[in-house]
Amino acid sequence: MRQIDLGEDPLKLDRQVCFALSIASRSVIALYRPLLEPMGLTHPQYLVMLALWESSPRSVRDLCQALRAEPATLSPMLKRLEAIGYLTRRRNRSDERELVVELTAAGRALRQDAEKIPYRVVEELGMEVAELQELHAVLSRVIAATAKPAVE
Amino acid sequence: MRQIDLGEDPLKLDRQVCFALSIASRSVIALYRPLLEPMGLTHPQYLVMLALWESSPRSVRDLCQALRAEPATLSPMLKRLEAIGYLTRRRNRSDERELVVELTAAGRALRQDAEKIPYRVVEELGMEVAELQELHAVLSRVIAATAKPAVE
DNA sequence: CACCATTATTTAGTGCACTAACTGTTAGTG
DNA sequence: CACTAACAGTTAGTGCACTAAATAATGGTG
Repeated sequence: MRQIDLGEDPLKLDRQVCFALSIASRSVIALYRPLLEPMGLTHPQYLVMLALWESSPRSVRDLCQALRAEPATLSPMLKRLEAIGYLTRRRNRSDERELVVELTAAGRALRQDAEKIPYRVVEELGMEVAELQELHAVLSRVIAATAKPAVE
Repeated sequence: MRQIDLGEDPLKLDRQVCFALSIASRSVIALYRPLLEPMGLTHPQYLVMLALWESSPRSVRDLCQALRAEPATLSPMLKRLEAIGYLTRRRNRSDERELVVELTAAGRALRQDAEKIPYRVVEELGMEVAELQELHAVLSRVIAATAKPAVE
């Protein structure tokens, strides 16, 4: 067991990485909101669309893995996306347990509008792309660390 | 207008900083869950407690600023924390608009239990403290960038 | 082939975040 | 002092995240 030194007052709000993570996540999502609103999408729905633009007929299970989301979260989201006409939901004939999600023409067409979004977000953030890439790398390590099954 | 180069396929899910931010935030909060559960706290409630341990009788408005939260979010949260006996809510006599939130003895006592939490989280993450500090610094820059009132 | 564990998805219930609208209090202005 | 704008919190409604339980289909195994 190595010794961890967190300095004095490890409960100080402003030092909490978890607090900074929450705020940063909410703040960045807030940047997307006005950009996504014209498409009728929320940020989580936008992530679903990104996953579908990469591979279109795919199962809920597959989407859950790609998005690291619970099926219980995706289930109602997919219904909303179906309701606004961006995708279809149907059972897999060869395995009726599986729900196959597929983009509609409208869903595919949306990609054109979406392509400008990353540039606009980076622009509004006003940070260097290199710094964002570094942030992404650190976040990936955090995600990998939390995904670990607590190896001794 | 400087040119932004996001490489090819800027819509690739795995490259999205916003996606990594969401997952990292949720994953880290998930680390706290089993540690907070014995105290009957959720992670957002834990942040409220951190804010109150720093300064105890304080207004909702003040808490909102410290936590970067909406009053509409804090209002029901504070009622829940009052219901489980960690704080009291009362109006300020000299300004009846203001709600004064104050820790109870139980709320103050909880701090002792909470003090081990940061160490356990860092331990479970298995990352260097230095790297976490660097992450905190980058996140702070992101937060500052999003807080900017879009200066020309 | 019946039984049973596994798998894929859905439903229900709690809590948080966001927006907009509402209530009540205070402070300024004519 | 009456009027009104600003301020502090609350309420209502939508959507997401998490847990646990339910439903339905599939794949062994005896």
